[in-house]
Amino acid sequence: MNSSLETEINQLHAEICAGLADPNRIMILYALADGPRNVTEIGNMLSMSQPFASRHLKILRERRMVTTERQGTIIRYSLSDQRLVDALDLLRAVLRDGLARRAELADAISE
Amino acid sequence: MNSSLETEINQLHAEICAGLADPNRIMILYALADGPRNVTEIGNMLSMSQPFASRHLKILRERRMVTTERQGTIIRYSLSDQRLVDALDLLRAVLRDGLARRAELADAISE
DNA sequence: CATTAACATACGCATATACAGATATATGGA
DNA sequence: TCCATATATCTGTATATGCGTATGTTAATG
Repeated sequence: MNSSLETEINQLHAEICAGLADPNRIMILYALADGPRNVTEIGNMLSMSQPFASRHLKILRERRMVTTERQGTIIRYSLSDQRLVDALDLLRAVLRDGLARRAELADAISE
Repeated sequence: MNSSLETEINQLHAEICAGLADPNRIMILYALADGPRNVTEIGNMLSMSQPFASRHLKILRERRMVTTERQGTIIRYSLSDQRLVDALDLLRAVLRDGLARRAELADAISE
């Protein structure tokens, strides 16, 4: 593969990962996994202010991780790809197993 | 689930994602997917200075995404969990399909 | 114990990100 | 046209990140 092209792809790849790299956006993506929501709904569900939710949705939109559809006065946000949540689940499993292993070690010390 | 506990888990989850959110670290993780490597090898493989590679490995180490084993004077770095690369592959597929879809739209305009 | 190879860290700077709070824009209806 | 609702953006500030270069640390070897 062309090296500068590969560099560019790695950059885009990293930008998607950066889209995931915030607890608020993780919560938003999981919320959207249940179905489309508008900004106000997301804010209420997750106890975020409307501008706060909107800013984080903008970041996801810029990376095309969510898509929007206007319906009159509201804008419905949807996950652009279910695999984004699959990837989050995978990483959460990695986290869980890592923590579980550390817990085992901690238990072993106590004995 | 306890809400503050969930908050903490989301924070750790986001930190793992942040570990992925850099092109250099993505390249390092893919390099380690082929097997353990030491810092100098990684630097040479990826045309990075030694301190540069070391700093990025430190970030991965702090998040326990790589593990280390000292063998005399060298330190072998390994992927701590193959699923980290699986998640990267998943996200790369999302990226690829998104770009492909945009390319189709661009072609449609040209016709 | 001096030297060398392999790694890690510190420093200084530029840039990027996150955030709260205030404000602007757009749509539908009275 | 004026208002209300839904959404987006701006502004200022604090913090974090990325990077090159210089310097420290550890461990094997002669």
